[in-house]
Amino acid sequence: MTKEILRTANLLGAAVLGLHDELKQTVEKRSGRSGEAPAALSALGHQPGLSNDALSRLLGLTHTGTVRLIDRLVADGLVERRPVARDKRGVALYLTAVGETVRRKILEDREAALVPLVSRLSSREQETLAALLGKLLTAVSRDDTHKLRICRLCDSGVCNDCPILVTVAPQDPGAATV
Amino acid sequence: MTKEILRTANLLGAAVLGLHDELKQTVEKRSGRSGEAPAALSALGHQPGLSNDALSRLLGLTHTGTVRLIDRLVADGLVERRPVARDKRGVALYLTAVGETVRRKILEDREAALVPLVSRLSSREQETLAALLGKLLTAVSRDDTHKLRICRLCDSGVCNDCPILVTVAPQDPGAATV
DNA sequence: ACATATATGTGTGTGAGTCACATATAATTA
DNA sequence: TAATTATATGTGACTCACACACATATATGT
Repeated sequence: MTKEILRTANLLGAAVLGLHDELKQTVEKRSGRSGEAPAALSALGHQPGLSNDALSRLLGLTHTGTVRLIDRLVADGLVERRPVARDKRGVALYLTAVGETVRRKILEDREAALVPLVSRLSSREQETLAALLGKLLTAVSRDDTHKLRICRLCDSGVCNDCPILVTVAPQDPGAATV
Repeated sequence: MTKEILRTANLLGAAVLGLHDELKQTVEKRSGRSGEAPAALSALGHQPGLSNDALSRLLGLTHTGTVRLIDRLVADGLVERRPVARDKRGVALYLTAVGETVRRKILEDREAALVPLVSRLSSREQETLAALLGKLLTAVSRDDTHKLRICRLCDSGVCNDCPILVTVAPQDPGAATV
């Protein structure tokens, strides 16, 4: 019995690793950057106007690391820093038009890597898989920030009934000035 | 219908990302190294005597990158380079006693991160999950090297009936001299 | 008004990996 | 057998994506 759990755990780990390899390669290739850059683009499309600080928590980077990451994305012309109305220290991060395009392609590529795998299963199996994944996601997810973190590369247009993100914390809407 | 596939694909991507985050943190913490170092230790435990070149293909690194990786692991006292009998160019890589211990702990920690998640499911669900994961693994895996790559962090003791690794290519046994 | 917390950013360093290149040995072919 | 080519490993110099320690500006609370 326990032996069987170990085997399933191993299969889960292998699937996670194998799939992650593919997805990582896909999104890094499309964004032209590695590390958390693709996730930053995705998250900023998801929640425009995010602060540097909030983004750092979402990506699991240090504050400094996030500043440098945004430096690179700004240099690439994908992200824009805008001042915030109410707090002169604050910076609100937005995708540029190019950044938005790149983000869409990242998500599309990612989807294009995942869909064929799911499509191999019967619709009955797909249903079962979705239910099981929902349970696994519930099991791994912790606080709200962590939930946003897990969903950082999801396509917001599709995830309207996400099993873990019941409420997406609204992020300072209308923060930008210039 | 297609909409439902997209949702499932998104859930799969989120689960992969969320779980990978956890597993990555776990194995890197235990090995004291990031990147492919934990995988290298695991793979060398799996297939002792692996050549530098074969390991590079398995890890998906350049040859040079693998040389540097092994440099670090040798410096840490975890891996040993041994000459090969038949080919004076060759190097056979082996875990030291300490390396073997670290490898075991890496695999145990990884298992300890995965098992609680699987255990939340009923045994019926676990069975279903294992079957679905098997199909996903079959779908993603390509050639033999890629299969070994996907399994690079698996526990060989558990995976005796792995759905993708029907035959593990034997790696030059008895290669070492000194 | 002043101490403290928050938000961003800079200087410097490191780990992990890459590319271009060098060297030694093995295998193949003239 | 000698010359050529392929294989296996390794070095030097570099890049990328971060981290740590610290500096600065603005808000907030007492």
